[in-house]
Amino acid sequence: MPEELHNLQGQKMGRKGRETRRRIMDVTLALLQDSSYKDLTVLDVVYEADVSNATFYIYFEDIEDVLFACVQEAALDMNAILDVLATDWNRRNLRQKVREFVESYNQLWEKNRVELRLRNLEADQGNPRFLHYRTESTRKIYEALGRKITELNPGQRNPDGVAIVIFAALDIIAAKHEIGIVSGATRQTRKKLTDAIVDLLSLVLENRA
Amino acid sequence: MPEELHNLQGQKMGRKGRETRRRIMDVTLALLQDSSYKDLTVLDVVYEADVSNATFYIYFEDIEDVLFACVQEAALDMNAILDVLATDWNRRNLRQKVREFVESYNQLWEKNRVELRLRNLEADQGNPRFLHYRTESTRKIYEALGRKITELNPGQRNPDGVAIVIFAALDIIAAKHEIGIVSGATRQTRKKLTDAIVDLLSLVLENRA
Amino acid sequence: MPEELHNLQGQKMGRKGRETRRRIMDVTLALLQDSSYKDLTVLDVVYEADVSNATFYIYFEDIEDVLFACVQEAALDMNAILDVLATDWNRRNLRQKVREFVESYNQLWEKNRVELRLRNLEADQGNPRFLHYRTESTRKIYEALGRKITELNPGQRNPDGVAIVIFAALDIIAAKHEIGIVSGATRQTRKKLTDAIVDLLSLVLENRA
Amino acid sequence: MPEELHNLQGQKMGRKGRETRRRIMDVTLALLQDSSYKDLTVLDVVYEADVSNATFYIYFEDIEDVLFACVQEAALDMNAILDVLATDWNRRNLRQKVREFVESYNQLWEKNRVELRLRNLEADQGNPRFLHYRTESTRKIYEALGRKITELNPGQRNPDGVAIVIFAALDIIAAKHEIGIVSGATRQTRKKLTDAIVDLLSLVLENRA
DNA sequence: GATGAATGAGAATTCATTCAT
DNA sequence: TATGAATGAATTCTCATTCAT
Repeated sequence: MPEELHNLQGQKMGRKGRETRRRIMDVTLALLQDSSYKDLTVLDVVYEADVSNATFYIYFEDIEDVLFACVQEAALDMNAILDVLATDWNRRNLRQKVREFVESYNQLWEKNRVELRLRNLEADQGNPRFLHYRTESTRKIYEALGRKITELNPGQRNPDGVAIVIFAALDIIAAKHEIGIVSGATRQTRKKLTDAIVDLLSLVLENRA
Repeated sequence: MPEELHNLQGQKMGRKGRETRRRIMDVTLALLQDSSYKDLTVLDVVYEADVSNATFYIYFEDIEDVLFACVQEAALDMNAILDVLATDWNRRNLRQKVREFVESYNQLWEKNRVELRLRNLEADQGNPRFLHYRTESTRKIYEALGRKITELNPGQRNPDGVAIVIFAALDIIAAKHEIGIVSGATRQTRKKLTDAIVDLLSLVLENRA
Repeated sequence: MPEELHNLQGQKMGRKGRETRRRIMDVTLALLQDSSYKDLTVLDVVYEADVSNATFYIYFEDIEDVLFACVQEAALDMNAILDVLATDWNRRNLRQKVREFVESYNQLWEKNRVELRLRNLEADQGNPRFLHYRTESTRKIYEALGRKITELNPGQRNPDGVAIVIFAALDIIAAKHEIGIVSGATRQTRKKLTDAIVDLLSLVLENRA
Repeated sequence: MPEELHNLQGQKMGRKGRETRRRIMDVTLALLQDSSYKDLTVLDVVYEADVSNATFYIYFEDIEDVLFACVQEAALDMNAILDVLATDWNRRNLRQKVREFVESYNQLWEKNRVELRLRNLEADQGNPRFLHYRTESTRKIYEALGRKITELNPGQRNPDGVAIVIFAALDIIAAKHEIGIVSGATRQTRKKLTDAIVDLLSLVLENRA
C-alpha cells in the first residue's frame, strides 16, 4: 500500500510527478559517480535530467535535500548483515562467520557505494542530518557485534569499544576499495585488507584472556 | 641559511611579505575551527586577515592552495611517533609501548586537529594533492608498525594488511574525538576507544599463533 | 515557419526572450557609436539595456559574442551591390555603372557603419571569426569585380589582383568617411575620394592595353 | 650629440636607466608579435622584461605610452621612399620607378611590421596620438605622389584624391602580407597584389586623358 | 505539472597604480 | 635606480531562487 507522496507545493504526486522526482535523483547519483559532489550544482542536475530549473524546486529544497533523499533510499538491505550476526557463531564456524559478516558489509558498499560515500563525507564534515542518519543506520550493527564479542569472549572488558573500533576499520576498508586508498596507504588489494579485518576480528573473538 | 622564497608574482619575499603570507594562513586555520571549510571563501579570509583580496592572490592561487600550505606545515613532529616505534618493544613493556604509540598519535591530532582533519576530508574526496600528501606522510608509520608486528609476532601472515587496518582505525579514533562520532557511533569517551585500540594492537602483538 | 531558437541555457526562446536578446544587441550597437569598442564591458551593456548582468549571460557568451551577432545581422543587403555588378556594363554606360557600384558600396557602409567598422577592426586584429566572416561576405563582390574587369578589358593580365586592390581601396574609403581619415590623410571630402575611386576603376576598365 | 633624456620622475637617465627603458620597449614589441596587443598588460611586459612593475612607471605612463614610443622610433627611414619619389620619372623608366616605389614601401613594412600595424590599428580606432602621427609621417609620401601624378599626367583632374586612394591601397597590401588577408580576400601571393598596385599606378601615370 | 525568464547576490580574479625603502 | 608590498576598483561570471504563465 503506497504512501501518498506530496511535492513541496503540497500537491499529491501522480505518476508523472514521481517519475520526474525519480529522474532528478537518478541523475544526481549518476553525476556523483563522475565528479566530486563538492561542486554539484542544481544547474548540473536539471540540465542532465532535462527539466527546467524551476522544476527542481517543485520536488526538492536544495541540493542537499536530493542528496539526503538518495542516501535514505540506499541502505535498506542492512538486514543481510544483521542476519549474519543473528546466526549462531561458535568455535568451529567462527572464521567462516566472521568472513561472511565482513563480506556482507563489503557487498553493501559494493551496491551503494555512491550513497554511502556521500553519507560518510557529509557526516564527517559534521552535517547533522547525515550524521544522525549514519548513527541510526549503523548502530544496530555494532551493537550486535558488541554482543557477539561478549558472548564469545566474556573476558573482554571493553566489548563495545572494540566493536566500534573494528566497525570503524571495516567501514573504511569497505569504503576505500574503489579509490584504493586507506588512510595514506598505497593501493592494496581488497583481499589483503579484508583478510586483515577477518584476522583481527577472529582474534578478538577467539582469544581467551 | 634561509632559502629565498618567492611569491606568486615572482618577487623575492622579504620580512613583510612573509608575515602577510603567514597571517593569511593563520587566519585560514582559525576560520576552519569555527565553520566548515566547505564554504570558506577568499573574501572571508582576507576580511579576517585584514588585507585586500588582491593581496591574497599575491601569495596563493586559491583557497585550496592556502589549505594545502597549512596542511603541509602541520605534520612536522611525526617524529615523536616514529621514535616510539623505534624503541625496543618486548613482552614485558608491550602494553606500555602500545599505549605510548597510541597516545603519541592522539597527541599529534590534538595539536594539529584542524590541519589533519582538513587533510583527511580532502583526501577522502579524492583530491590528489592531499591524497598523495597523506600517503607520504603516514607511510612510514604504518610501515614501521608492520615491521613491529612481524618482529613480535612472526606467525602473523599478513602484517602489512593488519598494520594498515589498525592504523586506519587509529586515525579515525584520533580524528573523531572532537566531534565525538565514530562511524555512526554515539559520543564515546576518548578513554574507551583508546583502550579498545590499545587492546586490539596488543592482542595482535602478543598472540602467538 | 520560424526556427526554434534556444538561449545558452538550452531553453527555447519565446517572445520575451527574443526581445531581451534583441535589446542587448541594440544597446551594444548604440554604445559602439559613442565609445570605442575596446573598453565596452558587459556592465555597460546591461546597465544601458536595463537588465541584470546575469541576464546577459543567458543570451551571450561574452561581449565578443554580441559583437559577432551584431555583425552577422548587418550585411544582409549585399545584394544591392551584386545587382549592380550583374547588369550589363559597356563602353557607353561605363562611368555611370562604376559610379553606381561605388555608391552602392558607400551606402552599405552608411547603413551599417558601426557593424562593418567593428568587423574590420576585429578582422584586422586577427580575430578568426570576424576574419572568416569578412572573407565570406565580401568574396562574391570582388570576384564579380574581377570578372567585370576580364570582360571589359581582356588585355588585363591580373584581373583578380587588381579587383582585390580596388576593392581594398574602396572598403577603406567607404570606411573612413566618418572619421575622415584615410591612411594618414587629413579629412577629405567624400566626393573627392569617391571620384578618385571611380576614376581609377573606370581607367582600368576602359584602358585597352 | 645625444639629447639629455629624462625619465618620468624628472631624473636624467644614465646608461642603466636607458637600458631599462630600452628593454621594456623591446619586450613590448616582442610580445606584440605573438599576441594581440588588445590584452597586453603592464604585468606581462614587466614580467618579460624582468623588472618590477614599479619600475615600469619610472619610464612610462602606461601601456599606450610604450606603444607610442615604439611606433615613434620605427618609421625613421621613410626617406628611402621619398628618395625614390625625388628622382626623375619619365615615360621610359616609369614602370621601373613605380615598382621601386612600391617595393620600398613594402620593405618599410617588412622592417617595421609590428610598429606600423600597431600604428594603424590604434589610428583606425580613433586614437588621436596615433592618428596624428600617421598623418604626419605619411603626408609627405602621398603629397609627393600627388605631385608625380600631376607632373606625368597633367590631365588628371583629381591628383590628390587618386594619390590618397592609391596610397591607401598600397598601405593595406603592404600591411596584410603577413596575415595574408586583404579586406576579405583569401590569401594571395605578395607578388600578385604588388603587381596589381604597380599596374594601377602605372596606368594612372601613363594615361593621357 | 512544468518551464521560460529574470535577477540579487556574491565570489573569483585581475590590473593599473602607488609608496616607502 | 629599482623594487617589494599592497590595494582600490573594476569586471567577469555563476548560482540558487522566484514568479508568472
